[in-house]
Amino acid sequence: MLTNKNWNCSMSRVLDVVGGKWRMNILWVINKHKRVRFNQLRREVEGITTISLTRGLDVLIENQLVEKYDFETMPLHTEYELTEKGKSLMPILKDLNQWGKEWLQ
Amino acid sequence: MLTNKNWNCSMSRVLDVVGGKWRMNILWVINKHKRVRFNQLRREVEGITTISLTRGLDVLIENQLVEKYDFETMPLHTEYELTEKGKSLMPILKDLNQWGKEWLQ
DNA sequence: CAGGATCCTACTCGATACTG
DNA sequence: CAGTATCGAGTAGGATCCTG
Repeated sequence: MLTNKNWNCSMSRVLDVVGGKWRMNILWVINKHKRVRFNQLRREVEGITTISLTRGLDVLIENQLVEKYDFETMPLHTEYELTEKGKSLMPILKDLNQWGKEWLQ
Repeated sequence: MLTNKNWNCSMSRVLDVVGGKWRMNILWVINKHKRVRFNQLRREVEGITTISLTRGLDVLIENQLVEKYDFETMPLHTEYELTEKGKSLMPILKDLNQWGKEWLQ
């Protein structure tokens, strides 16, 4: 998405990872549940489609903010959970959210 | 850009305002200088073009994170400065930047 | 000096339909 | 249940040239 090499702060990379339309919200909902399944996630991230959820999860997993657990059962069963890296971002997201409430209508 | 109405947290709106490719960086550099002129800003936000800088500033001014001061002299002279709203976001940006340094290569 | 005007590309996001 | 495949639209961002 962004990728700005010669930059003294690492904000671009942060936005590469969590700057998408849904990604912070996905993290938010996963965190609320600790562990959550795909369709439950889709229901709680309001307005998201399966494909956007899949793509958001892919980026978050690639960057190791989220871990996926597959159960080899039928019907399929998967669960998503925050990694330590993902959890470490939550306080900041909380602050950001709080800032939005205070300063944006 | 985003705009997600039925959402219990206001993160979408936050990203509407500061989620662009350059906007956080622009805030960052303005904050460093307190007050800064257009071309100096362009030099210090590495890689940005005039049009991207203009567009980024427009959004930030619209949302009152940045204030613009025009001097009616020739040659033209403008200065940009953070508002209280803009300043209030800086600690969070700092945290986000710090998080990026710790967790993203 | 501080932008505006134009034109263009690339990528994100979405709708719909289908599958192991 | 948990996705994939395909196609299409909208928009952020960029290149280049021009101006009060």
